[in-house]
Amino acid sequence: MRADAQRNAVKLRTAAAELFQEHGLQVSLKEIARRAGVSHGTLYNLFGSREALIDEVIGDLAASRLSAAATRAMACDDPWTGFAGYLTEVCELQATDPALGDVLTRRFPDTSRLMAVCDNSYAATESIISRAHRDGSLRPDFTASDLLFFLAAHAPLARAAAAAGSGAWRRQITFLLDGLRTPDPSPSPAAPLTPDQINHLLTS
Amino acid sequence: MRADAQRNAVKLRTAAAELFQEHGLQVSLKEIARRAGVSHGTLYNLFGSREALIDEVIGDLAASRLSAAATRAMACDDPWTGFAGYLTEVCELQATDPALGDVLTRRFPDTSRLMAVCDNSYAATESIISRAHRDGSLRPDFTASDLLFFLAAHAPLARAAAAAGSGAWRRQITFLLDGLRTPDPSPSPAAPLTPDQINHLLTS
DNA sequence: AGACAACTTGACCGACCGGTCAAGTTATGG
DNA sequence: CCATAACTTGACCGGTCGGTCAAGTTGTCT
Repeated sequence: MRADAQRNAVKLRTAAAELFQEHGLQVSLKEIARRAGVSHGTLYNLFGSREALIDEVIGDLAASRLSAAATRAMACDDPWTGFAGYLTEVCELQATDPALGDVLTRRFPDTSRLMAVCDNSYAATESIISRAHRDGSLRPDFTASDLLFFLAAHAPLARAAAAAGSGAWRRQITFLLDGLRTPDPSPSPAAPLTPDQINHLLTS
Repeated sequence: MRADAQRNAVKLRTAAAELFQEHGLQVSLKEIARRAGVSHGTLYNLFGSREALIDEVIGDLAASRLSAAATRAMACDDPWTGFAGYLTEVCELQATDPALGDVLTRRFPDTSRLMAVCDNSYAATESIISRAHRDGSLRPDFTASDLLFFLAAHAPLARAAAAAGSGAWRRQITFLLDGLRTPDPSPSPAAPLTPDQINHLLTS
C-alpha cells in the first residue's frame, strides 16, 4: 500500500470512529469521507463497504469493552452483584457510545469480527446469568435472550437520555433489576426467544 | 368540496390508515398516494401536510383506544390490577399497531389532536399511577414519565416481535411489573424526568 | 529522471424523499 | 349545454443516499 493511501486510511478510520461514536453505525459514508477531508471514492477504494469499515474501526474496541465488562462480572464474588453490575455497565456503554449500542443489536450482519464479538458477548452473558441462576439470586426464567431484548430496546432511548444529560435510563434498569431478583416472580407469559429467534428479530 | 375530491380524500385516508398501521407514521407520502391510486400532488392539495393527514386518520382511533384502556384501568377495583392491566394493554396496542406506538412517543409535534391525545393519555396515566401509589401496591418512586420512557423504548421491539409472531415483549413487562410491585424497592439512582424533559427527549 | 503502477478525484448513475406549480381535465350550477 | 371554478396531474426543484468509473495525479522504484 502506498504511503498516501495509508495516510488516507488513517484519516478515514479516525473520522469514522468519531462519527460512529457520535451518531451510531448508520452515518452516511459520504459524511465520513467529508469529515476525513477525502473524496468518498477513496473511501470505497480503501474499504469497499460500510461493513469492512465498521469491522476495522469498531471491532477491537467493542470486543475489549464488552469482554472487560464480562470478566469484571465473573470476577465478582457475588453472582448477583456481578450480574447487576454487568447489566449496568453494558447499559452505560450503550448510553455513552451510540456505536456500541448498535453493535449489540446485531444490525450489521456482514461484519465478521463484529458478529464474533456478539457471539462471544452472548456466551459471556449466558455464563453470568447461569451463575446467578445457580446462586438463586436471579429469577430462573430470565434468559440471555431476555437480556439482549432489553438491551436492544433500551439502546436508543438510553442514548437520547444520555445525550440530554439525563440518567433516566438508570431508573429503568433499577426497576428491571428489582423485578429480576424478586423472591416471588410472576410466571412468565411466553417462551423466551431462542438465540436464533432473537438474532433474526434484531437483524430484520 | 367537489364529489371527486371527496372520493380521493377517502381513498387517501384509507390508504394512509393502512400504511400507518403497517409501517408506522413515517411512511412516505408519495407511497400513500401510490397506494391510493392518486397523484401525490392531490395528497398535498387535500391535506397539505403529513401532520394533517395523521391527525385526521389516526387521531380519533388513537384517542378512543387509549382512553378505553385508561377507563378500563380506573374501573378496576384493585388499583394494582388496573395499573398492570393498563400497562399490558398499551403495550399490546403498540405491538399490534405501529401507528399507535409512534403516537405515544410524541414524535409528531405539529399534530394538534394527536398531541391532545398524548396529553390526555399522560394525565390518565398519572391518575392510574397515583391511585396505585395511594394503595401502596406500586413502588412510590415510579412516575408517569418512567412509564412513558418504558413505552417509548419498547415500542419498536414489541412491534418487531409481534410481527415475528412472538410475544417476547410480554416477558419484559412481566419483569418490569415484578420490579414495580416489589415490597423492597432499591433506591432509584436518578431523578425522574419531568414531563417537559421527557417530551423534549422523545421529540428530539 | 522517467516510467509505471498505485491511488484520488468528482462527475455521474439511479433511486429515493418532501414539496411546488403550470397546464390540462372534469364536475357542476345556471 | 356550456362556462367556470374546482380539482388532478406529473414534470420539475433541490436535496439525500449508495455506488461506479474514466481521467487525472502522485508516490515509488529502477
